[in-house]
Amino acid sequence: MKPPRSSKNDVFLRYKLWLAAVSGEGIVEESTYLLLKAVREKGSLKAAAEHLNVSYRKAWGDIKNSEELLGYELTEKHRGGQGGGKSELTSKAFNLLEAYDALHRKMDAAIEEAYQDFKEKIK
Amino acid sequence: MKPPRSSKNDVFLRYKLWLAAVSGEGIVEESTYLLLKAVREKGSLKAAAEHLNVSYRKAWGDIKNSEELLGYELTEKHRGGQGGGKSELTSKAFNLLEAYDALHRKMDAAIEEAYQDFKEKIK
DNA sequence: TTTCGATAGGAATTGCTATTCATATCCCCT
DNA sequence: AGGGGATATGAATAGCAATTCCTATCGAAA
Repeated sequence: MKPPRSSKNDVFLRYKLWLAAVSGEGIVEESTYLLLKAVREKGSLKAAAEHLNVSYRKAWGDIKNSEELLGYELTEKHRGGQGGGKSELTSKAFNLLEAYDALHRKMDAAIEEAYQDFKEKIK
Repeated sequence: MKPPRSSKNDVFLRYKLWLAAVSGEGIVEESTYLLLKAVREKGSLKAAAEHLNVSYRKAWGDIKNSEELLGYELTEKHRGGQGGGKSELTSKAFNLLEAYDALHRKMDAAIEEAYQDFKEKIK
């Protein structure tokens, strides 16, 4: 076997968290959470998509998909006007992000807690 | 907007956990953990792959990839012989699965804990 | 009232990932 | 000694998801 392409020491635990239906179908993917955060910061879907380095087409489709599955809007869309348009989060989207962040912190803590033991066990 | 294709009530939090390098490159993907568990149960990579409904080619490649990145073997491979051959987990792979399962349980607990609050906030 | 830039969304294309295909090797058991 | 079934691996193909391309629409500001 060839020498390892990575050192045992710089190993990390990563995860993705998403909201799903019983069927397993993703309702709000992790990438969509990130997108919503970027919209909150940037004020437009276009800027958010660019920030995350994904195509506008995909970003737009992802949010639309989540909205349809949830049954409510995550963004208030404005076409035309100053700057050409903008997108803002709805209060429900704010709630979603708040809940997501809270859970995210808990999971980060669980990983933090397990990390040393994990590294020990796999080396 | 059309009526939602899913009820707010049957919504679940799902996640994937994996071991990664600084670069973000996956070292042991979640699917590989599952594969290793299946090998442990089934005694062969072929049976494990079939059990998980993935091609033998991919299963084989995934394990090889993880082994190369880790720098050690996760399976003891045996060609020929009774039954044509078999694969068994190495003790390091057992450790890996043990560590993975422990962390997995912690993350499940974090989700369990946050679940009601989450559902409340997103409805 | 014309312009500018973002939202909206269909259609074609690209690009990656997994499957499929093909072939070789190994070795216990009969 | 030979058969059978799993491991091993390259090469081609299929399947899918994201990007690219295009064309419309909207409305504040100049």
